Amino acid sequence: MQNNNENKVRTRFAPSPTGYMHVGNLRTALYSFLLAKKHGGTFLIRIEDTDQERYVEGATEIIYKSLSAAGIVWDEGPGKGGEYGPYIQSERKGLYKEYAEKLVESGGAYLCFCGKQRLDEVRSKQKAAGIAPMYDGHCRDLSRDEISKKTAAGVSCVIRQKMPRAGTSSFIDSVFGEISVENTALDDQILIKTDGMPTYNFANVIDDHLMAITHVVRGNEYLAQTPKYNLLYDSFGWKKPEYIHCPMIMSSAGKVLSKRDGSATFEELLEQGFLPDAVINYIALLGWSPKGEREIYALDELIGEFGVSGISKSPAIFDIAKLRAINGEYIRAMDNEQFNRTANEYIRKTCRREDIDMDLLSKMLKPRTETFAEIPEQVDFIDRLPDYNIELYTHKKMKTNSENSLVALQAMLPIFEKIDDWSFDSLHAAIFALIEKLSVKNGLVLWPLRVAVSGKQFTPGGGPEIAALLGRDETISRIKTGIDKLSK
RNA sequence: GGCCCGUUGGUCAAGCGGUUAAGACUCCGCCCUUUCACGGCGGCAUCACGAGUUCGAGUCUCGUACGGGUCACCA
Repeated sequence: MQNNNENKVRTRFAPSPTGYMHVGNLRTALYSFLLAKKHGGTFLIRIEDTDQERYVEGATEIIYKSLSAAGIVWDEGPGKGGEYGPYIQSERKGLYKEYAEKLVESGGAYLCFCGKQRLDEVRSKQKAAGIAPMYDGHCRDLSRDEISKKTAAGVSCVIRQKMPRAGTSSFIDSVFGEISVENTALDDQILIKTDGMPTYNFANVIDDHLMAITHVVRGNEYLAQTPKYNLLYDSFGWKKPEYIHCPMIMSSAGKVLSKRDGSATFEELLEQGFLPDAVINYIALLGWSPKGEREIYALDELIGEFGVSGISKSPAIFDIAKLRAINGEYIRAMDNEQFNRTANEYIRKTCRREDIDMDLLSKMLKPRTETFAEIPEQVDFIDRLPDYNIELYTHKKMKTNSENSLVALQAMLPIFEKIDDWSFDSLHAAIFALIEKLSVKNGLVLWPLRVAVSGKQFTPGGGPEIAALLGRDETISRIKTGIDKLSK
């Protein structure tokens, strides 16, 4: 009989709770998720919190919230359960030491009693000599007697991995190809710390194995470390996972994108008015490219398209301009009701008038919005006419200036005063009738109108729309203000 | 510094030995139009450098330069 579990793809996202969701991490989570789902496999979350000094309040919640907002659902993980739990490393504490001890017995690791002071000395000597700082193997070959003596004396110790002293280790990464390193370059890294907690390097391997992870998706910074992990797998006689290392995401300065860059975290991006789906869509494309020319993909479409072969090797620069463009596409694709609902919240930040036709305003705003955050500025002229300069009336292309603008405003004032049905349609009709009567170019009337009613050069929609939005009294009052300003 | 990795326009990128070297964003021009935007059309701009392999190299090999990563009782 065939065991289906044997071939089932299992991936994980293993963040440490830092207190924010970096876009690089989000992308790693995304790729990991996509890979699992692409193959009908399982995606799980494991929290790597072995460093007790770095505990951040509420940090795990941020991870869950971000992932959920992004639409990335995990099949197993904290709070969700699964047969491979617990999924928080601090809750698995006891388990790692056992494995480390097994390794000590089999000769793959050893107890080290060196104190911080000695280690520092060794390191600085090595540095001074210009060689790579590494553990010097002081405790590597202690006799049983020496070990029991120290243990009896209560000298605290760590467990270190015993690296081979010759040969090379290599493996095939699914993105980067063959990677090999000299074993002599491998440090006898610490597996279990003095406090009994495992280091990341150890816990990560143990858990990946215990949780039956088949594909490890992670950042490129682990590429050169992977041979060390593989040596661990070998010492235990475990099957190694497939490795998929992703290129890093850089800031525009060409440095690795860090929290200091602003908009480097998912939360910040959402605060700036970006849609979660658009962010996911954009970061999916940062370092991976689909087969065709399409670039707008919903998450479930991404699952279908995703493939490890499309992941690139070179680092990518995070380009907020491109994100904005994609976000704009998502906004334009929203249905009106949904757009209105979200837009209202932002409109209300600077426009509090209750008698505004919100549907009309939303309709005007939708094709002009790249991020919701820019809406408040677009509608800030509605509540109160800005104190504008009459130079705005001069527009080269429209062939307007202060003089002919004054004439236009004076001509439209009585017409507006006579309009009973104050709607866009009748306003539009009235204005175009005037244009025809004066037999001038459209802009000669429309431009002064826009400036008079908005006090701005760029507005969402033209004069008639704005007039309809503002209502009769406000519009007429603003036209009079314009006439005053121009008459001086 | 040792080791590992990378390098196609300003940015994301396609490309798998023979292409006029796709496409998208940005920028510019034109059209549409009531400004801006949307939409449409068009344009600027790229194989880091040097050798080698080959009839032929962005594609393969080596070197150089530049960039990044990594060398913790952090993850």
